[in-house]
Amino acid sequence: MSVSPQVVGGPVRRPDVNEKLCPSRVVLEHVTSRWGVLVLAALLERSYRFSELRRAIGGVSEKMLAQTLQTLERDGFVNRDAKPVIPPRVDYSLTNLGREAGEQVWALARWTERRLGDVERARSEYDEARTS
Amino acid sequence: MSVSPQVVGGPVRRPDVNEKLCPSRVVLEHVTSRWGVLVLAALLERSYRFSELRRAIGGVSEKMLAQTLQTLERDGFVNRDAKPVIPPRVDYSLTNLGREAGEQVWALARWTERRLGDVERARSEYDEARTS
DNA sequence: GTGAGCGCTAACCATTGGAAAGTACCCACT
DNA sequence: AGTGGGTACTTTCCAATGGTTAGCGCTCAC
Repeated sequence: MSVSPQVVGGPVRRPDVNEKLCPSRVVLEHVTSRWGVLVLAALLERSYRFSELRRAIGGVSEKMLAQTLQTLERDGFVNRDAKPVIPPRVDYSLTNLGREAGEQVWALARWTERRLGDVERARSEYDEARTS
Repeated sequence: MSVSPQVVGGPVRRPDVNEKLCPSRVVLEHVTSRWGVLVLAALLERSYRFSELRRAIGGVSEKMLAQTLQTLERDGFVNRDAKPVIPPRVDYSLTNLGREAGEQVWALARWTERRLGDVERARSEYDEARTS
């Protein structure tokens, strides 16, 4: 017999990223991590093989890509499908959960690209205000 | 006389966060940075003073909060309003640009809190699959 | 047979981030 | 009169994080 959540055990407050020790904070850090954002956004469009993804995302090292993918897989965002062939072939894709995250970071990435001009203008103003 | 953008100068491709050297990537890193996300999300709800914000966001050091706010101010996301009184009083709020970013990271933070249970379940499965 | 590609892992070092203390000023309390 | 606390930071130092490089075991193309 299973019981409904939070009937057993101590008081489990609802997650709050503003609390220092809340586990939701580390999940948020995984999806907003430097490479996590780009991996989720890329996989939203289609699935990729490891080194294909590495070429798609400029500047990732193999170590960081592997690490990022492992973290995202463990969190249930990414599916890893390793075909036992030679040479090895490993396909990465998003789970349903990962797709929800991917949609949001994808939107954020596109927004950033669109607004880059505004940011650069703001920076010029800021810098000029203190060099004079 | 001013000319329209990209008429003068070399070929300026449209921003792409997947390119190693694209400036949009560093902007994305600023908004998705560990403390940047939490600051933008907090300021979306209301404006805050420095140490009030520090208390609201559990675990930020003063150094990192100051640094994050300076970066976000320079990028044009945050307004800094320092009243010349003693003791010092500095209010931080979002610009229009910052509000657009804030809305997205706020949604991401709330989504993460809601989905925490799913992530924890995925992790248990993942971990169990390799300890056995 | 030599070089490239595959998907990683391990070792090493540079950069980043956090903890703690310093700063300069004022107010409230004892 | 002195002690402690609050304001908004900056500086210093050390630990943790991230990046670079090399290695591995295997296969195919040239």
